[in-house]
Amino acid sequence: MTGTGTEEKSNLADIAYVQLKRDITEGVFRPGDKLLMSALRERYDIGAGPMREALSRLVAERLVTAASQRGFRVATMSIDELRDIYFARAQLEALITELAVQKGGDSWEAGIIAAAHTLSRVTEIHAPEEMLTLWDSRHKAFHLAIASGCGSPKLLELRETMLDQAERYRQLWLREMVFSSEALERKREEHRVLVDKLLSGKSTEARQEMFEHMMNPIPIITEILCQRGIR
Amino acid sequence: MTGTGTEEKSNLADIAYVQLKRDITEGVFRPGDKLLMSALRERYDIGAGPMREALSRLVAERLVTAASQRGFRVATMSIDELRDIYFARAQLEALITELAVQKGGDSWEAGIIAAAHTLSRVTEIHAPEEMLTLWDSRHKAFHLAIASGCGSPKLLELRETMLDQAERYRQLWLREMVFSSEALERKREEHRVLVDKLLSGKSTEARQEMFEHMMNPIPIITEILCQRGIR
DNA sequence: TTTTATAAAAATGTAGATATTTTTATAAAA
DNA sequence: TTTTATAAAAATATCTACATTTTTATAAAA
Repeated sequence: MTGTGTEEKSNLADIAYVQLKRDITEGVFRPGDKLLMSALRERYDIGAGPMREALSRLVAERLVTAASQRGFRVATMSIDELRDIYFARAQLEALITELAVQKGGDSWEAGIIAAAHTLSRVTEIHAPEEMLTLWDSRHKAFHLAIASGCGSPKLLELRETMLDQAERYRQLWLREMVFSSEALERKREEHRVLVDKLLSGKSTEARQEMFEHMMNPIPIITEILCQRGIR
Repeated sequence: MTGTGTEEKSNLADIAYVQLKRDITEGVFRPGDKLLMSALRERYDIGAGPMREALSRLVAERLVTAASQRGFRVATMSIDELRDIYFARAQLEALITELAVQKGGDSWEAGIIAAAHTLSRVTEIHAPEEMLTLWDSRHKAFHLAIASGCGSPKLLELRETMLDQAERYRQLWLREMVFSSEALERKREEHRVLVDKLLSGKSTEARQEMFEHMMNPIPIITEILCQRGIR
């Protein structure tokens, strides 16, 4: 065997699951779209069995809805759902942050500082789309560095499921954000303040700061949704 | 059409999902057991396709683990996982409780008082097994009445997933609890205190009370797991 | 023992059969 | 004409049976 030892064999259902999930969050399939079996089978070059497996998993993750004998649809989006997802996510992230600060630890702090630095180095030297993906992945890494200090795998798992559910809304926000220097600068400042609170050890304040940071995108996303006629 | 209007047709995968989930939480299939395709197909009288669908959903819910080309197993149990699940669940339930108290509302309060009363009326007049199921369902209803006041469907959804994951551990605790008059009385008292805090409107205190209430079962369950040689 | 070869068991996938829903066409009633 | 109801046709979802691939168990050879 070559490679790293983390070789994970995967079956067709796994592959289709990953691809369809990406296609949904990237908007190839739009909210409410019917996910026609024949179309999916053609697109992912796969039989109906594995395809249904992939769909079932996405139903469990709330990205797809199923109606028995009537097939599958991309889960719809709405402003109500945006608010609920972002609120729940902010509460959860704030809780996790408070726990992480209380637990502290040198390597946790070091991880945050490193991630914050890496993030701050993403500037306009990159091509637009490249810049977007890079900022996004480093921003995610930054927040994960903070959350990972909470010490509870299950809480991190819950956090991950909320992240998945927020992803389609987040992508809308991301494009507004990354292509506006002022917005980027504002975020940079927010992150500075956040890191200060985290390292100060004041867990309650850090919690509050994180909550607000997580709620900030809601108005911008609401705006975009309205423009697209989603209510 | 007859019936209530909530007629939900379901396909074979749905049926197998519900039955297998029950069989796992009730211990028909034990932690770590191989879930042999041929055995499952025979038991639920179903083809491999729908069976795999049901299994996939349970994998997403963490009750089953999958290894590609090597089939499925019942997720193992451990004291570490017990601690993590109960901690995460307690934190989440405490958070939800705090929000519910802040949001308040007359019908929310009324719902709690009603549920508490109904629960307190489950006494030894029932046959043992009947008593167990009755107390369990009313206890769940009581806690749901509290949580439902938080106003966030997504937080309630997260709560539900944690409940599912805790269920196998909870069942162990339930038998110890329900068949001991002292333990039952202690719980009754805990609930009284909890309701007091909830209705007093002191959200921070209510939160703390709920956290402790949720953490209480851990030592008892740890004991039982040790007796069964699970570490 | 360790390795290699072989056979049995099991998981996974496809194709086609079956059942259900949706659409379309047609006719009756308003 | 417009609406409503009905029936046939098409599209679609679902399921099973069988074929293929992979893993595991067993035994022979080094």
